[in-house]
Amino acid sequence: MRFAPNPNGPPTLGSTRGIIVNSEYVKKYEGKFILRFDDTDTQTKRPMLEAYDWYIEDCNWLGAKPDEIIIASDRIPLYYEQARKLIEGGNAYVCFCESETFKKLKDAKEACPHRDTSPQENLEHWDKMLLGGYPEKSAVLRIKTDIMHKDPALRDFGAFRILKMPHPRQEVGDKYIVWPLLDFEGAIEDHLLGTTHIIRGKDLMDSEKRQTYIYKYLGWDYPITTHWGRVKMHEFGKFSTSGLRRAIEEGEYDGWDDPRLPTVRAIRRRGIQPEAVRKFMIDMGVGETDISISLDTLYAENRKLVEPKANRYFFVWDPVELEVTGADPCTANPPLHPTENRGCREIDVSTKVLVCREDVEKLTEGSKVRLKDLYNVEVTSMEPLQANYLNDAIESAKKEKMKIIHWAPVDGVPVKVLSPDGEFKGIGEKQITAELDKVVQFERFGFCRIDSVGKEVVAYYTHK
RNA sequence: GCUCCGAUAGUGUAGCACGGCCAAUCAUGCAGGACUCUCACUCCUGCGACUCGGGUUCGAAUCCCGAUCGGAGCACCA
Repeated sequence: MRFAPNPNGPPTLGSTRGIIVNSEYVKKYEGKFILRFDDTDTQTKRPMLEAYDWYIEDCNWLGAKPDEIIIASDRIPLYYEQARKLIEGGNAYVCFCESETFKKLKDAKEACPHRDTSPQENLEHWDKMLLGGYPEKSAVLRIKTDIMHKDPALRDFGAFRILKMPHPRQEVGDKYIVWPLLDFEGAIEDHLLGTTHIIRGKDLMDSEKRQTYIYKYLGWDYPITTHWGRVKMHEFGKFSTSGLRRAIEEGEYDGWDDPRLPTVRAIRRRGIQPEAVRKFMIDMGVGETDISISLDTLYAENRKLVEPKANRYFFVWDPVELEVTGADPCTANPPLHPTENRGCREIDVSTKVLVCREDVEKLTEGSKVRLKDLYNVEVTSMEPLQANYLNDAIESAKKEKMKIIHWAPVDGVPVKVLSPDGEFKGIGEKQITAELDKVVQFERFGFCRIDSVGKEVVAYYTHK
């Protein structure tokens, strides 16, 4: 089985369906998983050099290491070879119609004047095409199907066109000017690679019908195919690779792994586990129905994985200083995890702590509140915010039904959280710096992956 | 315009090939409650669907026809 993307951008959450479902079948039936780059368009969907490695990287991350990697732009001669056979057999012809003209003829079920050119003459045209004898857009090789076919989508389709823009890969460069179109390239590759089963999007349903003509002419058997419907994500609007690229270039996003983007790199950076993505995609199945899904399900899956592993820390966003009188400086020891016995953090507390502004707004003079894992206080002044130490006992906090809020030491480390909904800035415990690249839970905030540490900690928001 | 697909709770999904075991599965979501030194976790309880209309049949989510709605293809894009 294969997954055949055009590397004109990084893999997205949408791509993972193809990667995961195909590789899952391969695992189940001990087949072979091929990653094939369909990179034969140097112009409209121009490949992006970095994206080749991104696909490989992301496949591996998703637990779908390809057994073989094929790059179509390395294999152009193979396609030429088959094209020649088709021309010789009278099953393909060089068409000089302008696309508009051809479309009109095709819609009227009329053959174009070049359709009945002899194979001999077509071979001459073809050779001339390959040698650069025709300008761009002046000639195209078409596969003969049935010009009278009731479905206009299946009437004589294009197989090769002339494109003088060089390929971005150095190995290829300007080596070719005649490039295969998807239906042709894919058809040949699927046979050459011994593909037995194809699972792909519904939009390629007609491809199968078109490609079947090629298989018939060449005497090959078409693989077994299944198609899935369109997937939309509630959280992400419409996005196109080219649109995203522009937005990134204009600085609207920080890069291809900006947490607001649906790319695999972005969700990985946010601490989504590959197993969660796999489960999510496999549960989705391969129905032909068009679906619109919510990431909540993916997050729920991820939470199950991350919840037992993530250490807990205090992070106070939008901090306000609270001065506590009557308490000696001390050290608080909140547990790293509420149920897994992993020991405690150590936080040195002076006579001041930081608390969230949104918690402060719910307080008034006289409010009693428990600073989690520290002590109970009673607010004596709102501005500046001051409180009196009451006692340490959690029991009295419970008895008086005090609100329990979290806090951070005044000498904590600055933390910046990047999330799909924007940026949060605040102060966290120093110990967070030991969690680089790990997913932690900021209590009463949510799960985050610690992306970098230094003078400031940068965390990427995972989910609640 | 022509052609091709599809339709089960808010969202996904199982069931449909071979009609009865479906008063319809599971997950997520939502609501209420218990637990908890987090708004996380866990545990209870509850909510909620076979698109519509015909037909075949003793019996239809399942088979047939039609309608409606949704999606896709008809590129010198993938």
